[in-house]
Amino acid sequence: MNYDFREIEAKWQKYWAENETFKASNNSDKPKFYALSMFPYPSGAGLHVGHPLGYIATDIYSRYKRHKGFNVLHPMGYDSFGLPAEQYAIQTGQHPAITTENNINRYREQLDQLGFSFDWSREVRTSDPKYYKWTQWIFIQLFNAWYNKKKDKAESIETLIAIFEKEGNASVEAACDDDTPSFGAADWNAYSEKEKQKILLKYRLTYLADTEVNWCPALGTVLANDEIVNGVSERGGHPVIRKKMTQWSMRITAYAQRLLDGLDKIDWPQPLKDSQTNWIGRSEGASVTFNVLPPTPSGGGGANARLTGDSSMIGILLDRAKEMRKNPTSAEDKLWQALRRKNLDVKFRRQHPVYKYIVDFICLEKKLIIEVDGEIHDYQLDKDAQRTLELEQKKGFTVIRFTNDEVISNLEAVIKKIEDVLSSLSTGEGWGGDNNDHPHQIEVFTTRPDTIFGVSFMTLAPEHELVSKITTPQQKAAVDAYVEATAKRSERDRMADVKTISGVFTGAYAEHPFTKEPIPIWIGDYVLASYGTGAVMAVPCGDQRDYDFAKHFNIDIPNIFEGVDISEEAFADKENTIIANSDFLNGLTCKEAMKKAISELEKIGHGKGKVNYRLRDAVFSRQRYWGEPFPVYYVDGMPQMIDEKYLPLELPEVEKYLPTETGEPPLGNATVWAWDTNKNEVVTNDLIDNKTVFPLELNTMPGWAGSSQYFNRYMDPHNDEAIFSPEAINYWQDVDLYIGGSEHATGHLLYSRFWQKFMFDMGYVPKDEFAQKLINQGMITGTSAFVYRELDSNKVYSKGLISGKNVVPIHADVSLVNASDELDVEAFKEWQPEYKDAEFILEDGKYIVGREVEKMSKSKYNVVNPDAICEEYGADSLRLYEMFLGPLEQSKPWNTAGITGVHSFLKKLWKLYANVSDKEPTADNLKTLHKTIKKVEEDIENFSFNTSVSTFMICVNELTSQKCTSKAILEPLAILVSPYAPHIAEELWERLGNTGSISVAPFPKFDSTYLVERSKEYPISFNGKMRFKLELPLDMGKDEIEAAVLAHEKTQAQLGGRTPKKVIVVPGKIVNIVG
RNA sequence: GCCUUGGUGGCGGAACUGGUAGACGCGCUGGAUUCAAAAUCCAGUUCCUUCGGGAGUGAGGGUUCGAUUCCCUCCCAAGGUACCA
Repeated sequence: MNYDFREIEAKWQKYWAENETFKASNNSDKPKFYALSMFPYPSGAGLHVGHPLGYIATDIYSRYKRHKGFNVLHPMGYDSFGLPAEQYAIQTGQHPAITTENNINRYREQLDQLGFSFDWSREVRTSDPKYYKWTQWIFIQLFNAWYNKKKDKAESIETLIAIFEKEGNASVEAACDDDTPSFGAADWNAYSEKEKQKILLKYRLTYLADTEVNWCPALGTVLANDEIVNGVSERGGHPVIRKKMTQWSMRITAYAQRLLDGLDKIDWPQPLKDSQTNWIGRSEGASVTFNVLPPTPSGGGGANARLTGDSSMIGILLDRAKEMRKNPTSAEDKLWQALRRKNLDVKFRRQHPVYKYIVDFICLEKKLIIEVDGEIHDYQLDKDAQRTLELEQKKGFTVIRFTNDEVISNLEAVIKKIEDVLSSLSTGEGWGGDNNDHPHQIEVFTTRPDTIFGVSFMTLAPEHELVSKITTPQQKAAVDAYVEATAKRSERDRMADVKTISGVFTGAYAEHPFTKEPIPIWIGDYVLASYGTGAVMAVPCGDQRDYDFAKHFNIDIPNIFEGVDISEEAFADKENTIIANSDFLNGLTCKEAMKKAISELEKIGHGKGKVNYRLRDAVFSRQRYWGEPFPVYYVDGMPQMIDEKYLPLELPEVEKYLPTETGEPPLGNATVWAWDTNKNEVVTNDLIDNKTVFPLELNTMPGWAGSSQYFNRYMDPHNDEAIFSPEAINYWQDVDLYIGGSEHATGHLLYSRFWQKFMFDMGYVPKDEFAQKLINQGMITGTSAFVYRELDSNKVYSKGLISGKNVVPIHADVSLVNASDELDVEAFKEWQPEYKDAEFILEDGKYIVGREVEKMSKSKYNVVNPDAICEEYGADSLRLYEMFLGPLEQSKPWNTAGITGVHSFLKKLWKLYANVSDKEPTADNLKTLHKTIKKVEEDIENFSFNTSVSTFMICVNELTSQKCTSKAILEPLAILVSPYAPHIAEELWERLGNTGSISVAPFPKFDSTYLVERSKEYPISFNGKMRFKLELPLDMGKDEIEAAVLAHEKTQAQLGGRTPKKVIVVPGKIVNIVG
C-alpha cells in the first residue's frame, strides 16, 4: 500500500470540514488557548510559499495545544479593505467588493489545501458591513471620550462636560490640543452649543484638526508616515508633498507613556519592541522659555528696528562685547560692581550692543546709557559726540558720561548722579525688564538643560509661527527667501541633503534666562517644525549640528566643559563631564547640573522639567473609496455622530472611484450620501437642507482601522448586539500567541495596542495588552536562477564557462531548473521564444544555471506557488519542509529541490505502519520513542520547529532499522507527528483502529526511565581536542576513570612518553588530559 | 550615524546552563536493483595530509583544563530608524 497523499489529504480535509473538528466553543472546562496568525490582505496574486510559513507555525502550536488538553481558538479572516482593489476598480470599473470576493475565494481554496485547523465559522472580513459596523462603533466611542491625565485613563466625555459646567477647565489635566483656551464655568455655560462642540473637539480622543499631511497627488490620498518610504509612497513610489487639510486624528499621544510601559510586560521580539520604543521616542529634559527682546521703540530706523545692535554687524559686535566684558578697565569694573551692589530697582547690563555700538552700561527699562571714558583723544571726542547724538536723538536714549578718574576717585558722586538721572526718567515701554510682558516668547525643548550657559544662538524651524513676527525689516527679504526655498524643497530633498548647512539670521534676539545676554535668533532647516516646539536653543559646544551651524556662520562657540577640547568638534558625552563657565552650575556633573538647571529655571519661571515624545497623533482620514465610512454627518460645520443603533453606515455606490473634479474624496461622487436625522437613514443628496438632512463625511478610515480590534471580534464574531459579549471576552481574555510579519511593528501592532488600552479604560476588555506573546516569522526569499548570454552573440553559456566572457545574467524561471541546477534548455526556449535559435554552450553535457537569493517576486521568476507543490508532494510535505528550512524567525531562501527529503521521510513513516503488531516494544524502541517525545515537546514549546522535524527523521530512521512494528510505539508517534503532518497522522491513526480525529488525542507522556544509560562513550581529549573515545560504565568514579584512561594504550600513544600535568574528569561528560 | 539580529561544509541549517563542532536534510561521489529511466536501498562526503596526523565555527586578542558558546577590539550582512534638539 503506497502513501497516496492526494487521496489521504482530500479525505481528511473533507472530514474536518464536515465534522467542524476545529470549531472552538466559548465555554469549556478545558483551559483556553488563543493562537492567532495575522490575517492577510487578499491580494489578486494569491499565496506564494512564503505566506503560509507563519500560518503553519501557528497551526502546529494550536494542534499541539489541543493534544495538551486546551480549548483552542484558532481563527482566520481577511483584512479586505485596501488600496489594490480600489486601484483595480479605478482601472477596470469593477467594484472592489467583487474583486475582493474573488480574491478571498481563491485564498480560501489555497488555505484549505494546506490543512489548517482554523475555526472557519468565526471568519471575519473587515469590508463586511456586519464587521465594520463595530469599527464605526469604536470610532464613536473614541469620539465620546477624553483622556484624564490625573487618572491616567480615558473617560467618557460626559465627565469632562460635568467638570466644565461646574468649574471650567482650569483644573482639568487632559491630553488636548495645544491651543485650548482656558475658561471658567460661567464662560462655559455662556458658550453657544457650537462653541462648546469646538472646545470639546480639542479634548476628544478622535478629533478634527487642520493637519499638515502627506498628500500624494498621484494616488489622490493622504498617506501615513509609515506608508512613505524614502519620501515616496510605499505603493507605486509616487512623490508626496506636505499639505494642510482638515482630517480626523487619533489622540494616540495620550497613550505614549503607557504604550512604552506596556512593552515591559509582553513577550514580544526585542527588535520589534525597540522599533516601537524608537517610534514613540521618549526623551527627558526641560522646556525652556526665552523672551524675545523687543524692537527699538523710537522712530528713526522704523518701528521694528531692534534695540540691540545692528543686524548686519551683530556677529562682530557680540564678539567684541564678550571680549570687552572679559577685560574691563578698572573703572568699568568698579562701577559695574557698584551698580550690581546698589540694588537700584532697575537692571543694568554692561558692554551691550546697541545700534552699531557697544555701550559700557545700559538700563533698558529707562533707556539710560552710561559711558566710562578713558583718556580722551581728540579724534575720539568727535566720535563720542556723534555716537551720543545718534543714540540720544535717533534712538531715544539718555547718555551720561563719566571719566575713569571720576569713577575711581569719587564713585559715590557717580552713583548719586546715576540715581538722579534714573529717577527723572520714565520707564520705557515695557521692554527689557524681567517681567513676563514680552510680546513674544520662544519655547524650546532640550535634553541638555545642563548646557544652558553654552547657548550662543537659537534656531527656529523655517515654518515656526514666530518667524514672520520677529524678523527685522532689514532681514525680511533674506528670511522670506529662505522660508520659501525650504517650503519648495520636498521632504525627500531635505532628507537627502543633510550635509549642507543653511540658515538665515532673523535680526531678532532672545534673552538668556540667566545671564540676560542677548542671543541671536536664526532660522535653519535642520530644525524640524514637527518635532518638539520647532525651535532649539543651540549649544554648539555640546551638539554637533549646532557646532557645524555656528562654525559655518561664524557664531561664538563658548566652551562650558571643564578640560574638554572643542576646537574640532562638539563634545556630547554626558558621563564624567564637569560643567564650567556656567555660573551656579560650575563644578557639577552633567547629571547634577541638569537637576540644578531645571530647578533654577522653575524658580524664575523660565522653564520646567519635561518629557517629550516623538510620537505624533495619527491621521485617521483617507481620501479613498474602499474603506470604512465614518459614521459622521455635519451640522453647521460641526461633526455629529450617527447613533449607534443605526449602524452600520454602509459604503455608498459611486460611479467613479477617483477623487471628484473639485478635489473631494471619492465618496464625493456618491449621489445618495446624506443623513436624514428624522428617518435616521441615508438619503439622496438632493434632500440636504441642513435642517433635518445633512451631508455625510466623505473621507473613509485608514487600513489599520479594521485590524485594530479584529482579534477580539473573533471571540464573538456573529454578535449583532455588541462588538463581543462580556462572556466571550472574559472567557478568551487575550491572544496567547500571535504570529505575523515584523513589517507591522509601528503600524498595526502599535495602533492595536492603543485601541486595546482605550477599550480597557472604557471597561470593554479585561486586558490592556491584546497579545501576550508575539513571534515574527522571517521572510522566505527566492532562489533566482540565471542563464548567461554573451553580449553581441547568440550564445548562452553554462555557469562554469563564463569566466573571461562578457556575459549578462538573465533570469530563468526557477521551475525550469532541477535540484542539481541543471536547466531544461528546451523548456527554456519554449518559455522565452526569443532564445529559440540561441546556442546553449553546455558543460559536461549539462547547462548549469547561476543561483542568487533575492526577494520573491514575479519579475525575478523565482516565485514558487504552493499549489504546484501540494499537487506534487502533498500538503504534509510542504508543511514539514517549510518548518524544516530553518528557525521560524529567521529569513531563509526557498529551494524547492530540498523538499524530496521530507517527502521521503513521510514515505518511510508510512512504511513503518505497514504491519503494525501488538508486540511488546523493545528497550531500544522505547528509548527512541521517549527521547523523541522529550525533544519534540521541548522544541514546540520553544518554537524550534525545524529541529523537531529532524528529530522525527532520526526517530523514523531508528525505528526502521530496529524493525519496530509495535503499536505501543507507533500510536504515540502518530500523535507526535500530527501537529506537523496532520493528514498522514489522521490516516495512520484510523488505520491503527481508532475512531474519531487524532486532533484531540492526549499528547504522549515522556518517561525518563527509558532513557537511563548504563555506560557512556567518553570523549578523551588532549588539551581540549577530542582524540579518541572510550566506553566506560556510568557508575565509575572519578579516580577509576582517570586510571582507566591513563592506562589505555591510545593515551600512552598520544602522550608519547610525557607525563600529563593535569587530568580533568567530568563524570558522565568528558575526560581532558593536559600536558 | 544609532538601535537590533546575525556570520558554522558546496547549500539550508544542528550543537542543552562552556565539555565529542558539522545532527538532520539537500547536493555530490561510488555501488546495488533495472533492458533503461524513475523510485528504492547501501557506503562515503569540513579542509589539508608524507595517511602518523594536523587545522578548523567572520578577523584579532583575552578568560579557562577546555570557547561556536563568556569578555574586549575590529570587519561584514540583514532589518529598523534618523538633521529628534
